[in-house]
Formats: sequence, C-alpha cells, structure tokens
Amino acid sequence: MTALSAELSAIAGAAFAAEGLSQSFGQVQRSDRPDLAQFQCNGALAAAKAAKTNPRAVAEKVAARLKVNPLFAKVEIAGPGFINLDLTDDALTARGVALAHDGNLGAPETGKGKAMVIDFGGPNVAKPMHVGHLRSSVIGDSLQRLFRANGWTVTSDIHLGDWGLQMGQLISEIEHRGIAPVYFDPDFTGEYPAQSPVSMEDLEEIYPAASAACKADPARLEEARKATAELQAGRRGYRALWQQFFNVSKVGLDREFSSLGIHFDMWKGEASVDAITVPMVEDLKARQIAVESEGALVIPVERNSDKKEMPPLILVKSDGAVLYGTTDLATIVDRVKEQNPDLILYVVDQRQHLHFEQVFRAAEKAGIAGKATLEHAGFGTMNGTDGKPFKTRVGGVMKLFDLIAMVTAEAKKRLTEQGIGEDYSAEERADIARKVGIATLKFADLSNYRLTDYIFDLERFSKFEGKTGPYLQYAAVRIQSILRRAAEQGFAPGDPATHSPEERTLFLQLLALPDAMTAAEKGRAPNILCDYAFTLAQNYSRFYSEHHILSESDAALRAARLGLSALTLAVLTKVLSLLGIEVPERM
RNA sequence: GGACCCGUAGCUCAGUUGGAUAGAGCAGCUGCCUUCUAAGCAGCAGGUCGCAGGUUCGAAUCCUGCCGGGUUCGCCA
Repeated sequence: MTALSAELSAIAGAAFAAEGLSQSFGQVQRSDRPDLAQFQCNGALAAAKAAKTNPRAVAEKVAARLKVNPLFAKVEIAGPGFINLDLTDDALTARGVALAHDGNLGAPETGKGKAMVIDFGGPNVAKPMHVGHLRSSVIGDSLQRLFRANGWTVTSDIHLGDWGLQMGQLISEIEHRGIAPVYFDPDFTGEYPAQSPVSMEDLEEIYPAASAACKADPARLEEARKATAELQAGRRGYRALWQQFFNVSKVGLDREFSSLGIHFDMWKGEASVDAITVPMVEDLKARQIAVESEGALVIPVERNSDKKEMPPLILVKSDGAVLYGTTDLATIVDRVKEQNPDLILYVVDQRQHLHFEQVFRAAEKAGIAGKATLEHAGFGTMNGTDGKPFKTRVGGVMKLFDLIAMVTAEAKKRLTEQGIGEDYSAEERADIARKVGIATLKFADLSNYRLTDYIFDLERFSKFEGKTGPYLQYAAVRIQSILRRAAEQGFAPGDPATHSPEERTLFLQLLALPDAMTAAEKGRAPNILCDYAFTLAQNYSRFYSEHHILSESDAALRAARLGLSALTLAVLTKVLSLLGIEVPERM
C-alpha cells in the first residue's frame, strides 16, 4: 500500500504542478506543531525562493487547489507560507483499516529487486566476545532485519577475524608452552588428533599472554610474524592447529549469538578467501595495479584531489604475509562472484574508516566490485560512565557473556520486586528475564545515533523506566493482556476507527511506519526506529489511560478500540522485531 | 602537525536536503492505582544549541576563525 505521507505528497505535488511549479515542492510531512495541524507542506517557501516571488501568494494558490479535496478537514496557511493540513476522521479511519488489513503493515519496497551483503559482528577466533562487539552485532542485526523488511535480498556474513597476526601469536605461544608438539614437527605426515589440544578456556588465557609477550619482546613478535606467514603459506601443522582454534571458538560464538537472537547467513571470515587471494594478487600485479614499495606489495590509492595523506593499501608485507586489507579485497571478489550484490555494507567501528576508504578505492581501481556500491556504516565507541571505553570494575575488558548475565539478573530482580509472575514456572520467569535483559542492552545501544560514542550506564538502564527496551515490551504486553481478556469475554476486535484526540494521534503514528522504515534505511540508522517505537508506545499508553476498553458498554466502540489495540500491537511488535527485540507473553 | 568527528536542559541523548514556540528520558517538584499490568499516565520547572563573525526574509543546521574533547595518519585488526 502507498504510505500516507506519499499519498499526500502526490496530491500536494499535483497542486504545485498545476501552478506551473515543480511537483517536488509538494512534499508533505507530519507537522512540527501538532497543536496546529496534523501535516505540513513547506514547499511554497522553497518554490517562492526559486521563482523569486512571494511565498504567501504561492501558498494561497496551492491551498485553494487542496481545499476542494474532500480528504482534508482543514487547509490553512500560517506564518510566512506553511500549508497546514488536517485529514477528516473518515479519511484517517479508512487508511487505518487498510493498514490493519495489509500483511506487510505498509512496509516500503525500497529494496525490491536489489541484493546486498551486510558484513557485521566480526568476532575474532580464539577470543571471547566483549562489549566492543556488541555494537557491530546489534546494529548490524537490526540493519539486516530492516533491509530485509524493505524488500532487499540480504545475505549477512559474520566475517570472522581469523587470519591475521593474532593467529601467528597464538601458534607461537603454544609452541613455546610445548602443549602440542606434534603440530610443530615438520617431519610429521600422519593424521593430527581429532581432539583439540586447547579448550576455549585455554585460548582465553593463552591469547592475552601471547599478545603481551609480543608487545614486551620484539623477538617474540618476530616469531609470531613468521608463524603467521607460514600459516598463510600453508604449513600443514599450522593449518591443522588453526582448524582446532576455529572449531573450539565456533561453539562459544554460536552460544553468544543465539542468546542475542542474531543469525548470520554465512560464517565466512578472512581465512575463507585464502584460496583466491594468491590468484587475485597475481592478477593485480600483472595488471600493474599492485606495485612494489619498500619491500611490500601495495596498491597506491591517493588522488590529486586529496586534502589528506592517503597511504597505499598494503597487500603483501615484506615478510610475505597478507593483511586484512588483502582479505577484504579478496572477500569483495568472492561476494561479487557468489551474490553479485548491489550494495556491500560494512558495519564496523568508525576508527577503521580510513582502512575502508583505502579498500574501496583499491577495489574501484582494480574494477573488482561489479555493480556493488561499497559502504562503511561506522559506529562510535561504547563508553563507561567515566566517558572512557567500557571496562569492568577492576579495569578489565568485560565479556559480552557477563554483560548479558548482569542485565538478565537485574530483570529477574525487578520481576521479583514487583511480585509479578510468582505463579509462573521457573522456565517462563527465566525466559522473561532474558528477553527483558536483552531488550535493555539492545535498545540502549540502538537508540543512540550509530556514529556517536555513547555511555553505557548499567545502573540507569536497569531501572527499566522511561525510554528503554522494557518500556516498549511492557506496552506490548499490556495490549496482549487486554486482547486475551477480551477473547475470554467473547469480545472480538473490529476495524479500528478514529473518534477521540488520543485515537487520532495514535492513527497518525501508526500510519507513519513506512516513513520511519524508509528514513532508517536511508541513514542506516536504527535509532529512527527506536524513536518511532517509543512515540508509538507513548501514544498508546495515553490512549490506554484515557479510554477503558473492556468496560466500554458501546459494543461497536469497544470492538473498534480492540481493533486499534490489535493494530498497535502488530506495528509495535514489528518495529521491535526490526530492532531484534522480542516481546514476552507477559511480564 | 595534517585529515575527519563531536560540543544542545543538572545528567544521558534526539533533532542538518535552512523554517513556526529547539524535543525526549532520567534526576527534582505536584497530582493519579476498590476498573484492562503504576516497568504506567497527567502536569510544573529547567537551555544566550561551545565562543565570535558571515550568508539568508529566516541558522542548532550552511561558510570562516577561535576554544575544548575525541579518532586517525604504510607493513596490528
């Protein structure tokens, strides 16, 4: 179905066109002044500026044409030339009913016929996920849900960090410790053991130790570099050991992402493109796109128009190892071959912006991106209450697993305090606490614009009051409860209708869903969806406190309000699902 | 030092194709639970939008300079 804003814009656009002005001036949007009108059109101001005429006169002419349309209850000109519009309740009701009967709830089809690959999460093999991975995962997941809902064919890829220096550091640390000598015996030709020589817990201890050793001792760093290069060159024992790291890590990552309700279509990573890296590098060398510089093989990407220094992308280090820029390029080749997307979106920390600019320029120069637009959707840092990157009380990196446990415990505490759910099963209580805890985390993260750093204050978010995930779940749960009770009493929801100011406001917000989805896609900005959902829940709460539904004696009015409640629930649940937030049956 | 980002209410944040009286949550103060879940609702109070200029009928938004904070600048990811 056509979005209401689009319908109104077309009507106003036609009015401008009839006056010999560009149709584009007809853009209609929700009013900034709800006390004055439901919608506004500011096009007369821009049109008058372009034509160097009086804006008020332009507005008068356009308004005269709009006034004859029975859709409008009010057409007014205000201030320098704003056109203020109100719809009749009948027009509003008709569109609300259409929305209620639309299976997609008016979702825009901006991505119809288009394919994209979205790259997010990016956890490292052999390292537990920490809060730093939260933003990429949560924002990326919301974007993949949004783009899919808007009609795109989406392929998500976790893009594991599994091929760089950190692998060499692990390998050389394990060699030092003498944990699994068979993997280091160059003469060994038999089968390596099926059982991993290290557990995930071992790796969590070994990795920081290896990293520290390399930092403290240049000789150790050199060993790690050598091991990295040998791994990439295909040394058999190292490859086998790498496979064990991967297997062990996958179990933990699966657990983490499933607890967050995040799904990836592909579990590829840097190592996945190993086989196509060498041919790609050879090809780039042959075509003189890659050249030698200071012992390394690089792709120069600077341009004359650059105002800043643009270092070349390094493909192969002087020691023969490849870097993540190389694997990123090879991954583009792989994605173009497999998915041939229109868009590849990278949801990665903003601090890597320069890196992506280098990679994108290199890809363009090499002509390997097919029809795909390459775009980096960066995000800011999650900080603690001191404004510095989030740490535990003792100053360590907080594991994502522990963070989820903390918010879940807070939710459970609140349930107990409220005395709600005393008669629920232990399983349901745990399920509610989990859903509320995850909602707290995700909403806190998503409601900030992605590029700005934000402060994560567990204490504040755990209050579950005001603009929080649980507030939205609570609003949905209350509607579910009403609908359940209505069903018990034999009251069936009817078509929604507009009578009161509270209903009118709610209708307007419900009908604005496509605008929120379009704007969120355009800005790759889930915070727009958060704002929309919060306002919707607020609008409903007001309606809820103003009209007691089940005790309404007028059966038709009661049915209409049940219908409006059901529609609100459907829209709210849908937006929450776009944010990756689940609604419990009750809470 | 160069480039990029940020500076909005006591706190945390929305708000840029330039538009009407700059919004929300928290904290503070007032009310509202013998009717559908008070994790709620209604209201009050709180800001020279970092500073100074400029463009414009109109600037939190665009331009210039300055102050303050952050990120980044070839062999880590």
